[in-house]
Amino acid sequence: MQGVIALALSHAILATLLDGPVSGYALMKRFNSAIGYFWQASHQQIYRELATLEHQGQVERMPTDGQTTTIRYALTEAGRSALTTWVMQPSEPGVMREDVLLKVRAGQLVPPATLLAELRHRRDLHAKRLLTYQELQLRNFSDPEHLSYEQCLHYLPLMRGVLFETENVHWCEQAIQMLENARQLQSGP
Amino acid sequence: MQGVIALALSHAILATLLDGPVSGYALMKRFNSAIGYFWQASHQQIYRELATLEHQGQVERMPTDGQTTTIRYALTEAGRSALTTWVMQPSEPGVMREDVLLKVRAGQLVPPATLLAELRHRRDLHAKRLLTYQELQLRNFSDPEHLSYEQCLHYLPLMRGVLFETENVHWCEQAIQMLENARQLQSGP
DNA sequence: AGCGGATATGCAACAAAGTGCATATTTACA
DNA sequence: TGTAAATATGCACTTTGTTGCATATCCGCT
Repeated sequence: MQGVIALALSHAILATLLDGPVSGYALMKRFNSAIGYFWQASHQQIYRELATLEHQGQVERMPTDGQTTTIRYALTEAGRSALTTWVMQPSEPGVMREDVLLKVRAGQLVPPATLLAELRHRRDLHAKRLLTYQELQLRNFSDPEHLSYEQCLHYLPLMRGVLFETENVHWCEQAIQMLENARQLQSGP
Repeated sequence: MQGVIALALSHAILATLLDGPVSGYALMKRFNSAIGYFWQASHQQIYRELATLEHQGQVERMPTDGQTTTIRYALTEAGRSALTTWVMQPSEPGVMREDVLLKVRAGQLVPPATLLAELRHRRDLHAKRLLTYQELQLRNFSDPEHLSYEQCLHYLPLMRGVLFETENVHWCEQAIQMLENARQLQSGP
């Protein structure tokens, strides 16, 4: 959005490393499950980015245990300060880029049944994601009324994910109903 | 997300051309205002994409009026059918990629006041966007209870935008309150 | 001992998206 | 009549993301 400091995957990686050293693989797992509600990346991207970050001195390899071949990366002071700089920087919100909205907008091109099938498919998918996030929420934050400041920092992004998927399900249901309704009124009597 | 047919900007352009021929500049304007709630693109991206689409025979230049230098593009049959194919194709939802969520997660690095300032800034921004969308909604759909099928196709994506920004405002407010609360409890006695 | 699946890492090529720079015309208005 | 803002178009470069490929280890099961 703005020209100064953008990037993002690198920041997502650095931020995740705040919780302690991890391997590229573990990072990938987290990105595609735990924090997948606001960031995703393939393992290839992550390994490439880790290599770049290491080259820039923002992360470093931990001494291996001798046992495994797993490479664990840790934040360096430079990485920590780069991340801090980025967090301080005010920034603009991005856009949602949901192709289903585009499909609905171009929906005149396909039979209503096709569009409705897609919407039902989406609804189920979002419902499934919602369930996953809600389980995470329950498991990790059993008492959301009494969280410390630091706990809030972890709770709030997850909460955003829950809200987002709740909305998605809700919108899909509304869309299905409106379209079915309008179709019946037009084709009907 | 999936390997078959992805792309997206091209489809957003083709879909917009369904409403009639437009210039690249007008397309840019629409992307960054009217339908900005689900897609955005810079003029450079749009001109490049239009050139590609023209090369592929999916759009064509309209005869100029002789008066202006403005180039207006129209959908061709090939473009229409390419778009149809894409709309038919089932697809997976993407991820939200909100950097403010990342910033909150890494919020331990900055003073609470900084984080709270950013959240208030975001709240105001989202409130402003919300207002824009709501005005669009009022102006274009005065009676949302009685829309034709085709009108629904335009109404529903806008409605998604309204819901999204409503959520954003709501989440920001909750976040501000939770963080302020937790901070007071911890710093106080 | 062999097999399959999860863990773990990485390169190379390519496609898509974003940023910076450059420029010409038109329109309103002071 | 100058000038500033909006309209209008585009190239070149850089960064990000995707896809296909290649490999090696570890763990549990049979």
